[in-house]
Amino acid sequence: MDKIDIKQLAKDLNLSTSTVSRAFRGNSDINAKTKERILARARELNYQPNLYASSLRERKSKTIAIVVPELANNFFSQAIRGIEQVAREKGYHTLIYVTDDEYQKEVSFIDNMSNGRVDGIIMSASGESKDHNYLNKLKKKHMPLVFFDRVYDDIDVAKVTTNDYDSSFNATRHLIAAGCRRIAFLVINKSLSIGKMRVQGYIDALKAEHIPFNEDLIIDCSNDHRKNYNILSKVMKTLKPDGLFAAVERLAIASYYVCHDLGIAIPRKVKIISFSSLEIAPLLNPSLTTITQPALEMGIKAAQLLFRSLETSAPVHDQVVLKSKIIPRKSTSA
Amino acid sequence: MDKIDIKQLAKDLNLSTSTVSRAFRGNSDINAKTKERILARARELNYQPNLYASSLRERKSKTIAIVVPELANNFFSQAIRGIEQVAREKGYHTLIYVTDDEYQKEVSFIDNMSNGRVDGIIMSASGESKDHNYLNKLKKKHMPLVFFDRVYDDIDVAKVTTNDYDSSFNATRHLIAAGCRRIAFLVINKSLSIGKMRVQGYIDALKAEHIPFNEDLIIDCSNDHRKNYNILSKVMKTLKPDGLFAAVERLAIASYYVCHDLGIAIPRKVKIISFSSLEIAPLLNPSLTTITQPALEMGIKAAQLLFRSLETSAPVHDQVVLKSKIIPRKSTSA
DNA sequence: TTGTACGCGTTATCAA
DNA sequence: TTGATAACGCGTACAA
Repeated sequence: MDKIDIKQLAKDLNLSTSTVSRAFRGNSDINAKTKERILARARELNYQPNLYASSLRERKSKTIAIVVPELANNFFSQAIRGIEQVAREKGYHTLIYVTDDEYQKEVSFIDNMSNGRVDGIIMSASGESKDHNYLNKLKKKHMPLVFFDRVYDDIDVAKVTTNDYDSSFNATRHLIAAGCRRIAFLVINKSLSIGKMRVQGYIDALKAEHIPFNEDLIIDCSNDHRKNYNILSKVMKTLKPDGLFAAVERLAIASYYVCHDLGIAIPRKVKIISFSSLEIAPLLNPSLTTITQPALEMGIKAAQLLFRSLETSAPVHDQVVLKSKIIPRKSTSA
Repeated sequence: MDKIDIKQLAKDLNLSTSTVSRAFRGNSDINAKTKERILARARELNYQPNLYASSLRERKSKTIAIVVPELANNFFSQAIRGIEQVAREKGYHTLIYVTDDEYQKEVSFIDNMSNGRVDGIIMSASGESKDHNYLNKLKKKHMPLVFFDRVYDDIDVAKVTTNDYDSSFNATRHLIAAGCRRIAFLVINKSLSIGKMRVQGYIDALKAEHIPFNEDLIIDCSNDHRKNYNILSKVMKTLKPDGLFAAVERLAIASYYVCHDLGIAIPRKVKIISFSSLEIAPLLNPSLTTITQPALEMGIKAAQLLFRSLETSAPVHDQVVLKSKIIPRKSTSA
């Protein structure tokens, strides 16, 4: 009763393996009754076609990869949910890869996918915009790739992003309207596409509001909480900004810790706004004003693009831009 | 330059496929220089052995499944990190499945894994303790399974849990010491093993402290935020507890929302403690007292048990119990 | 140390 | 409608 394969099942039923196989494939002609009989017996014996044999034979895995920088983050977990939803409908499985924001892991994951493990990849980038040769290999192998949120500009594939420039512009004006004049912009990777857009929106909003732009107020942070804590402590003590604009959720969190510890009152002394999908933003002390991205929709859209490529066997190059929403809360109240 | 297989590579090198194959397998005898030559050329041509062919041939996938109820949760994302860490060391890949706390999805995932897709499964259960026949099938197929945190008592496999009873007992005493006399216990699934343990710790602590136990104060909640919000609103208005003990993080979050909206001051009017791995518990308003589980270690331990089973080809039945830690914060200050 | 040949479990093609 | 057979790409006896 151990491992049962198609041959044993066929013998048990006095049928050929081809007939049995047909019972499991939707299309081929097969007598409805024999099909019933086969499937019934298969259930009894707990038979399922071996995935690896099928994939080998059909030259596809019915599996897609999702590559994200981190998991413990509402934005990504919602996006993943959206992707999985679509994949499930299409009968595909999903493989999740977490890079922990390490570029090297991203490279290694992608390299390990070219062996046919997956039929396509949906990714939010982790790295610096450096050497993307590992991604070009994918194209050679006709492995479709779709980016969402964090993209590499120099890679010509389908991308799903949000209107980062506009959001950033509006968020900056929101701070200014709340009375801020000395706004620090906290960013992790200025050079990554998403960082660039967000910085530019900030700079242009300052200009539009006739507030002089000060290069020193663009604060380069890291992915390490400890380092960020130190960087931001110094910023608060020496630069004394009256507004903080976090390009990434974790920088808002770090700012909260610093302000709590230094006894800097939010929003009285400093106002904070952040790109964030944090569900419990309303419960923070004080509640955090966020620019929230439509994470679920982004995931769904990205998956749809990937499947269009998979189904047409043709590359897809759509650039989809969805809209984020600013949700004002106490951290920026005047 | 499209898809390249072992034959083409072999021809290119004037070698046989077996020799090429050997270059990629650790063990077999092969001349060091030819191996070098093969690997070098493989890199050039971007060749990688086809996963499905290998798996079919070797009858294993070098992949394990991780099944969790949810992703947007620090506990699970840390546990996953632990599991992946171990898996990576062993050269295994991980497949993450999210059930959204739906028992049916769990069943369907597991059923879909028996086809050789994975070599083993690490799971935190989603369901009610009902029909576990789908799990018994795994045993028949010699597919090892390890539970962590949320387990089914009636399934005899390796399990990694925390000292839930003790933690619950101590947490209840913590509330009592802070002055609570009317403590509501919020739970999602009383019948699931983990719920039972936590409830019992609560009940026994009341007894030990000579506080009468009131059945009505055990509040059965759901996985739906909206429903929980309504349930808890009613609880706060009618039962007027002075302490809330949340068996699960999301119930603490829901409680916060309710108290904020009803203007019930925490901790003055009601004190709250919760099982939770929330990283930003200190930033909540007020900061949340938590019972925090060693999520990463649990993941690592679970993975180690699974690999022991995989490596020895024998079932493993260890019951590992790790310790949680109570971290007092403002939500329970006297 | 290398090569030959078979089989892993499926499915598609073709013939019956 | 069903059955026989070849092939998917690889790894390993076995022979050389």
